[in-house]
Amino acid sequence: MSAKAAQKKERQEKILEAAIKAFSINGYHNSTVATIAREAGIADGTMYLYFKGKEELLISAFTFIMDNFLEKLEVKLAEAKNPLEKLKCIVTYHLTELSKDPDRAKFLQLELRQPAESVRRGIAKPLSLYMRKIDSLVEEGKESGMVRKDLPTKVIRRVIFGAVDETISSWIRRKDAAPIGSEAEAVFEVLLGGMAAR
Amino acid sequence: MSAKAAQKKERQEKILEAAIKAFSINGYHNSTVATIAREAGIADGTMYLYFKGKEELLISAFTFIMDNFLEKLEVKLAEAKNPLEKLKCIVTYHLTELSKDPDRAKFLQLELRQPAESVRRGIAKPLSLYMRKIDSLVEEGKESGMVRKDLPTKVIRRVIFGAVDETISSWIRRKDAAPIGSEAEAVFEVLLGGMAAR
Amino acid sequence: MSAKAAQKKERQEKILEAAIKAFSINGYHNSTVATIAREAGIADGTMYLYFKGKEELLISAFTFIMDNFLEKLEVKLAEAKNPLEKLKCIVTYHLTELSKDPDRAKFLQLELRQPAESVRRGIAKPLSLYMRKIDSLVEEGKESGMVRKDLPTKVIRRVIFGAVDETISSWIRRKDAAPIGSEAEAVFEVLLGGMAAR
Amino acid sequence: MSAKAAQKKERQEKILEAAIKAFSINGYHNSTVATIAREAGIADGTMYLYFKGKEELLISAFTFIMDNFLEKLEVKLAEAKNPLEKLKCIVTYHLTELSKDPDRAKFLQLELRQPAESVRRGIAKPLSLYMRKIDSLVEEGKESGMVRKDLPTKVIRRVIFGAVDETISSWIRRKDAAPIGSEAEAVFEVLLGGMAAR
DNA sequence: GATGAATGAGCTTTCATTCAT
DNA sequence: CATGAATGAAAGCTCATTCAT
Repeated sequence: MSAKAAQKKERQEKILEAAIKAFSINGYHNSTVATIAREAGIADGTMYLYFKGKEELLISAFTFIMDNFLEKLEVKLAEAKNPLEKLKCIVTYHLTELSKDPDRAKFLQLELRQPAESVRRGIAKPLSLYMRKIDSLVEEGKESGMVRKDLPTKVIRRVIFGAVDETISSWIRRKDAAPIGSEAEAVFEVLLGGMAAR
Repeated sequence: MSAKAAQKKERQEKILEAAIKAFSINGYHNSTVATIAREAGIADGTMYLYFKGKEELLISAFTFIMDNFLEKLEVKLAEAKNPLEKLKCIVTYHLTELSKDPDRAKFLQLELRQPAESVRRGIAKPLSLYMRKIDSLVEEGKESGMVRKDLPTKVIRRVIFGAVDETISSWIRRKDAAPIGSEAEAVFEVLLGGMAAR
Repeated sequence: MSAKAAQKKERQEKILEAAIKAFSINGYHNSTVATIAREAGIADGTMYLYFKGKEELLISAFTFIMDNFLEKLEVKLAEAKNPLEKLKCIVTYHLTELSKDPDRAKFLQLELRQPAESVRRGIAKPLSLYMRKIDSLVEEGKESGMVRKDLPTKVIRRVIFGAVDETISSWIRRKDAAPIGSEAEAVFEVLLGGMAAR
Repeated sequence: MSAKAAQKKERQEKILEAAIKAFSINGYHNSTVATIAREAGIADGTMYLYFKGKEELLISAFTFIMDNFLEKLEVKLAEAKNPLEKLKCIVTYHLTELSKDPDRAKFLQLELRQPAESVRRGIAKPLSLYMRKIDSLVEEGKESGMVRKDLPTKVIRRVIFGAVDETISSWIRRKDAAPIGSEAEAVFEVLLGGMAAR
């Protein structure tokens, strides 16, 4: 039975990967179930045995990526010693990880902004987990005296997330093959010390 | 003839406004030409006398907003005395201006990320103008000694833009009625001085 | 404008006739919108400009037939002098009229028995009108002393309607080309005098 | 072997009952093989070991009910002494029996009118047996002098069958919980003596 | 025999676009 | 110029049937 379950999981992931690829290239609305199915090597109808519909496929794909992303992030974070290092780790990891796989990056950037309310709801939780993670690290930083206490945690978090998000976005816009992990240092330096000269 | 041209322009703007409203509420793909036409008070076919198609309507709407946005931004910037003040002005203006009209904000945040290559191309120029503007202010800042020279201009720009962009995004996600212009101060403070305690 | 309205009505009837034909041959569920549209000489999508959907088409077709049926029935009934003659008129008319057009007859016999609740509701009114008509004639018959008063009106009505309905049904089952209007006499004789020998 | 055969028969009946239930509630076309299989406690594919397909299931279900119906009818008829009593027995039995089980009644009324020619053919025999039965009783009635000889047997039969059929139909339409066996008396009285006052 | 995952044909419906008026 | 009825391609989804296990 374990073999069967494994095969099922494998197929599910194949569909998810096909979906991510299709969505990242053409966007959700311009991707057809037929195309995704063909890419995944299954029949159209088979997709509906694994996902309720196209929309659930989108949400599942997003959750799939985010879960994996957050899981690996935790491993990385364990290596960092203090809150600031952990925050730097997040910046580095976010940029490095996403620049590894342009499909995945594009998918996240694009589909994160779905207007359909149902999609927003489905996507909300894993995204929120990430935000909460940053929040808690900022709080820890404040407690340990390494982060300024005169600024709202949420504002700091938005600047951090916005910075990495936009760095990825512009990378995608440029269709630059060059990885952007190397920029993590500079980005974090701005976040840390600000742009003002002293 | 001038009267005719004026009427034409007026009608064009009416269509654009209807399109922006529809796109921002339901997204590009869930908005129909028929709905937009009805909202604009014209017949379906009439739209095609003013725009090549639905996609051009999207691009035009984006350009329309951005042009207006940049135009008004220049006026504001004229009041600021030095590069840092100008950058603060941008942050403040971006947040204030967009939080005035949630529809427009949503439209910009969501539809900016269209995957269709043709849309990306059409959108690129006005967006690029904005980026260039920030870039030049950062450069000026460096020259005047107010901005750190040890960091790439592009990186600084991305952090600035990402910060305001994400602030707007999260505001939209929260569906918070409260305006966020008031957060400009804090956001800029982070950008300016960084999050690290001294 | 009248020309336009006329053309619209004409096209609507063309669609209805195509639907009746298709439904009567293959039944509602085995008929496709595409087939009906082709038969009516229009594009698939055009049907949706005239009817909300396939189901509304079914209900409209039924109502269309029944309205016409009842209208012409009234004309016929005006010629009959007393309640019994009127009832005989109904029997004769029902059999004659339906046997004129097998498509229509089959359609009525088949689709009258749709299990979908929404269809039942849509069909209910015109069917009910017919039943009520028979009821009122039976009542008149009782009042005038021509019809037995010791039997519930509804029971009599059901026997009358059932008799003609089944006569049509069996005619359809036999696929008998022979018209059955001629059987009206015998059917009514049974209804009138019963089967028992005296 | 007998045990095996018995189990097979039992399972077959279970499937038929599940089918009848599903068909009567949602109609043939809105019932899925999957639903029927689940209701019968078997796998989808198993159905195909007992029936050639969905359509054969429909025909078998109809035949199953009719066979049972006719079998029990014969028992009842044995109690009646003369042709007229036997005909009354049929009317009473038909109404009583069907009003016992609304599901079955609905199924017979609705699905009897399937347009698909193959279904019509499959259904024809058992239905015909019932018609023939009534015919022969009418003939007997004529021979024994209890039934009028001036009317075609078929016409009389159609009136009889139509009367009970419509009584059931209207009962279903009304969704009346009240059993209609009690109306048999009145219905038969109309059939026997006609509606005309003397 | 029994299973149920997989298939893929086929359906209804939507909607951007066209063009006769 | 403006209209809006007509178009028809395209898409998501269902479900009877098959067949490897």
